[in-house]
Amino acid sequence: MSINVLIDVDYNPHDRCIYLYLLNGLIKDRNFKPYFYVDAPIEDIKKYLEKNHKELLYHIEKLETIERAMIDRNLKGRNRIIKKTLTKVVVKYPKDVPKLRVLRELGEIYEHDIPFTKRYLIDNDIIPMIYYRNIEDKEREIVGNEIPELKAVAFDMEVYCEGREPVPDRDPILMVSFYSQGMKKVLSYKPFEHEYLELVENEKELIKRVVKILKDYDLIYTYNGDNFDFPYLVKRAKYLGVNIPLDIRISRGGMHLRSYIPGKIHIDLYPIVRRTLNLSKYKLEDVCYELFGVRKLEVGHRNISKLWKEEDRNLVEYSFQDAYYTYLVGEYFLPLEVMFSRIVNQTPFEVCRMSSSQMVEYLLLRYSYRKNFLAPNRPSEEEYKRRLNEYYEGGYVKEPIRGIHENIVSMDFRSLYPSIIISYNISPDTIDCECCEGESEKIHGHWFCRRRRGLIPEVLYKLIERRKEIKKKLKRIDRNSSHYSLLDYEQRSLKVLANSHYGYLAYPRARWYSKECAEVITYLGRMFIQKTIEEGERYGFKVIYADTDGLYVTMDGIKSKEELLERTYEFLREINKKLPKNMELEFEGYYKRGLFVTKKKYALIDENGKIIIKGLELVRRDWSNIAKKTQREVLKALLEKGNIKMAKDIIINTIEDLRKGRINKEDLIIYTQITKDISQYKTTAPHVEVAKKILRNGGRLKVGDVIGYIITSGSKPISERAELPEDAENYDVNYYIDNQVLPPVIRIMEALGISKEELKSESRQSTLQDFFRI
DNA sequence: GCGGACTGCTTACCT
DNA sequence: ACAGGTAAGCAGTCCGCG
Repeated sequence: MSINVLIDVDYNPHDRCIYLYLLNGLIKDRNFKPYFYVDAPIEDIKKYLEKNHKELLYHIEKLETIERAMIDRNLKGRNRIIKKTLTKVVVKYPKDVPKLRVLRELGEIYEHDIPFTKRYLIDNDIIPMIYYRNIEDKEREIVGNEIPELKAVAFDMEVYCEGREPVPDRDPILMVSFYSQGMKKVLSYKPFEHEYLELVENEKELIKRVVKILKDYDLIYTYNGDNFDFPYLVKRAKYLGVNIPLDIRISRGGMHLRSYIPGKIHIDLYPIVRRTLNLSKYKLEDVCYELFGVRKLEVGHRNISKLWKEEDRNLVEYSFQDAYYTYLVGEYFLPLEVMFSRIVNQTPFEVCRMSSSQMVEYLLLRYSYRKNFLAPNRPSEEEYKRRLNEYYEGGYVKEPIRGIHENIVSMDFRSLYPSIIISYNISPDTIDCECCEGESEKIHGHWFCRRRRGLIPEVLYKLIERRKEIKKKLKRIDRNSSHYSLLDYEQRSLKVLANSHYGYLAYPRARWYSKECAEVITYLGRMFIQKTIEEGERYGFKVIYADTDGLYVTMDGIKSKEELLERTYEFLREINKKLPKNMELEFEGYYKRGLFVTKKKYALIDENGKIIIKGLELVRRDWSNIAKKTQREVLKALLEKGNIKMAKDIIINTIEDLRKGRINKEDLIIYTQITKDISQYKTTAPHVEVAKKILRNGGRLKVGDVIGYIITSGSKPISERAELPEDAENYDVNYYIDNQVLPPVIRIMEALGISKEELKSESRQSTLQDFFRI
């Protein structure tokens, strides 16, 4: 009995076949060949190639006439499913597909841009990252849902750099650290005093040793290894003339690099962290603090060379910690990525580098293949630009009743958009179908097929049903068991994927793009939330606020929390009776008090004193810490104690501290992301000016980097006074008082009906009770 | 020439 | 490099005033 796991798929160019890398072993599949479709008869293709591209004939394995279902749109905009006859062009090698795209001269070509290994996983029934019995058989059988026990290692490199960006043909690799279960190691060719240090002779030996260690592992975690560690290692090895006995493939994927090692899973945590966490900065230190609350040893790139020269053991410790924490972050994210890999049916290496829209697309490609549908082509650049200019209306947001409210209940629609898609069968292949015209109800100018379930509703239904099953199971089992956490990861990944489908439909680069579908979905969403608000008001609720799929309500004259909840549940029963199947309005939470400032900006406190904050400055990274801290404390005073005097005192004390210079530099930094190439900016803005300064001084800067700066004193525009924290020798007291600390707290106080002027005369002792007579 | 009102660009949040 | 809705800051321009 053999139990095994598929961890990677690669096309081996020497062997000219698919390699299925298993946890233990390798399967070669010589039978699967690359292919695509052409809308032209076999004979025409043959004639055309004979005449124009004789050399390409050799690359063709075979030509086959096949039928695929596709959507046919007539001049009146009605759609129907037709059986399209196409030629399947099967070629010898993956590289032949791009060459044979010349056949588009004869007719539309389809599915010509699906990478071969991905194609393999779409067409074949084998799931990565799951234990199989008899994996090599067609009758392979899944055994358990555990995360495969892979030999995992984290690695990190330190490189010499003198202020500027390190260059491979100048700056050497100094040390390389590893962490794995049972291995703590820092390689270097300088003798540091440290227990984990392994001394090697020189840099060449260091590189050889690194590769030798990496070869032993299935799973490699890095932090920015795609763009830095691996490319640098490879370039440096080349420069030094070291032969690396490991196939490290660096390729370009859009703006970024990818570092792939066949048969291994390289997980670069940096892109995952960027996608998943919302932080001010994304250094490993910041991630550690966010995830584990641990303050990791920080050195700063500019000091590495100094510590190296001084043979400071702290460099070894720092380097080791990089590997160690990379490993921990890796363990943290692995299960979720494994679940994505299984659901999307692509390798973990690929899935880790996919955006949610790409995952949706591969999921759809698989279903469409199974149903014998032809996948729509990706849009041309012109089509993409046309789509970019298409606008439509989104969710409904109700203007909140500003101020403090007590006894608040929130309710929301469980997965509003997915449930609308399923309930109304909204899909590019069901919209405005010929077969149901006049029969199927017209919604916002469109109707949807009643005879056949659409691709997207079908995929969503499967995802949601699977998630329901899991949630049912979760209720029955012990929260602390490993089984529980596995299922929890699975249901989380299912939720992410289900929620990405609506956005995908409106994404201009999507194959299954349909602005019309997206438009109907939001239309129905607006209808449901507005109807719910109306019904709620009719029922006796005061609707404080609503946004897209949820609402906050109170009820005047209510005596207790229990009474409110009772009324809420009764309301929910009534509403849910009227809603379509698959749709449900749910109780979300009870809050003893809440402060609503504007649309998208409010704060709530529950019975346990837990404070929830949405949209306010204090949850935004582009406000200084001092401004955020002050707002948080003011809010706390108001929500917990209802004490306005206390709030005023906090503000006055902060201003005093700012005037007296009693503020940490850290607390003055404002973080702003660079979202495009510096030359693309049309206006002068503080973060852009600082970015220009960094570039002028030979610094490295990428799109997506977050810049921190402090506003220094002077009378010129703010942009000209923004300095990097390390360069800032003073700060503009008045700017921090008038433009940072005060506006956020004033907005809160004004929501309570306290004017700026009143705030300034802080003498009167007062509480919220005075204002609202609670 | 001055200062407030307004606009466009930009960011980061909410759902 | 999934969507639209939203608040808000900064820089620059407009506009009325006199």
